[in-house]
Amino acid sequence: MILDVDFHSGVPIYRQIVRQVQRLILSGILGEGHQMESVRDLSGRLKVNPMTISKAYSILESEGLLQRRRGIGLFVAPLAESRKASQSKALFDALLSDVAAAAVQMDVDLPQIISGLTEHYQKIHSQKEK
Amino acid sequence: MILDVDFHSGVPIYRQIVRQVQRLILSGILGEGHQMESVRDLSGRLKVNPMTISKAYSILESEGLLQRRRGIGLFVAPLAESRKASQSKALFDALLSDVAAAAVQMDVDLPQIISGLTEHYQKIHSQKEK
Amino acid sequence: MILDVDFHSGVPIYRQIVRQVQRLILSGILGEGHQMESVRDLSGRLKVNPMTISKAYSILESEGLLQRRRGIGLFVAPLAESRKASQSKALFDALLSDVAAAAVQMDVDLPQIISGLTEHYQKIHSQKEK
Amino acid sequence: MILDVDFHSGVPIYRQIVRQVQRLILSGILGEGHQMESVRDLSGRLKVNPMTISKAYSILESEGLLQRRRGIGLFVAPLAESRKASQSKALFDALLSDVAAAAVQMDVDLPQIISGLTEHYQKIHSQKEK
DNA sequence: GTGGTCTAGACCACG
DNA sequence: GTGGTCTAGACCACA
Repeated sequence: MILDVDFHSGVPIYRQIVRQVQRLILSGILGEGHQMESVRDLSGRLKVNPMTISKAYSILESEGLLQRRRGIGLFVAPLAESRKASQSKALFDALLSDVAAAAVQMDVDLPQIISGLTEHYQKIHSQKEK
Repeated sequence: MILDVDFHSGVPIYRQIVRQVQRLILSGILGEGHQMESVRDLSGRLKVNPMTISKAYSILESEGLLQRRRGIGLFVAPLAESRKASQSKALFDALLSDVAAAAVQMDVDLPQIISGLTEHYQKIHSQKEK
Repeated sequence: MILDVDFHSGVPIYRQIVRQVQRLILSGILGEGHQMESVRDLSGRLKVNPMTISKAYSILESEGLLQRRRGIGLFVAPLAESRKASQSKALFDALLSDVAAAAVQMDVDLPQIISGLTEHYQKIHSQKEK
Repeated sequence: MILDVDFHSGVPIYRQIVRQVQRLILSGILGEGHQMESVRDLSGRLKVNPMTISKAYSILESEGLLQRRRGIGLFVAPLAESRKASQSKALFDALLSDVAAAAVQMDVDLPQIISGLTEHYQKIHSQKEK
């Protein structure tokens, strides 16, 4: 599982993890029943305090995205397709709304946004292919 | 000066103000020499503590975007156009990069992003007109 | 860590702290990775409000001299030796320049300055030994 | 009368003026009975608010260094040589003490200070000659 | 009028 | 445990 953690971004680490796992689940990349990496393994791999991972997992569990099976581990919970789609859309929509607000406030017009966005998208997309 | 402050976003108020004023200055909407709203007025208008405004202004001053004229007030500092443009671009680019990364991670394709973005943009833009 | 705070000097307390910590770091007395005294401890020791300490630390952080490790504390940031030396020299040079300017304006000659300075230096130096 | 005002030093303008006039009087460069430049002239010359000059002059008057002759202007007050010398020394001593404290805190040794100081002194002294 | 500083104390976020 | 944020309000410095 690919997780990028930026220690210097100012965004709390546990929240970076929550957000990324949300995306991975809602987009179907992590499917129902997928077993999550253990707290200990993930914390070791990301060089992060185990409590931080644990907190992120707890939040995801309380959101119903993960399920704990005692003594075994954490698994991606079953999720109605409709709910998945709507949550996914809501999550992404919030981001788009932010960008739109910033653009209007900075007087950037729509073609400029689209052009810049396309550039970034293709760059990141091509990196992912590798 | 239009400033949107969301008390429940989790983002510190002073930081919301800093970010928005940065945008307004870097995009040229607030030009060199423009006198900023006084700490007292703005704090009254936004219903926040004067110190919160003061903190935001202090940060903007230490970034070189604002200049103090003692006993008179705070003003938008002169800023080389080139620097303004590059900072402005960098600020907005970071946002676009975020969206692109999220989109790739959630498997949203480019046409979808553009469509959603256009919708938000037009909505916010039309609100601004009013 | 020895910090002298003068409540009646007219110089803001947070600025006195900033200046002294700058000196301690730039002169290498506080080395890279050194953990700073906690806000609460220092505020208790100096008998000032925690926010005053926090403000000083924030400034030092924004100057890149300190680094935050969230939930753990503040630490002296790594700093290129060359940069350290040049900043250190600049800081002290400004002071010497002030004295020289005052001396010229008051018509004090060089031997007098050196004699007075030596006296003060030895007095303070010997106090430090104790 | 040569007065240097630095608008960006953070030191209050009126205090810069007070300090410099103190030095000029205590060092005898402005002798007893010398008529001070009028508030209006000085404020125009230094591009400073007249109230700022007025405040500086009031402080100097309350210190006994200046005397107001109603309807005529402000003049340098008569001053016992002994008092002049002691005040002058005290003023300069405070500066030297500051430098010494900084030097000890930054671990700069005495020969280094003297060498740096001599350099500055000669530079400023030679500029004055011109 | 302007902004700056400081206090006392509450509450939150992070690890 | 750590630092960050915010409040309410006092007082100061500056022009």
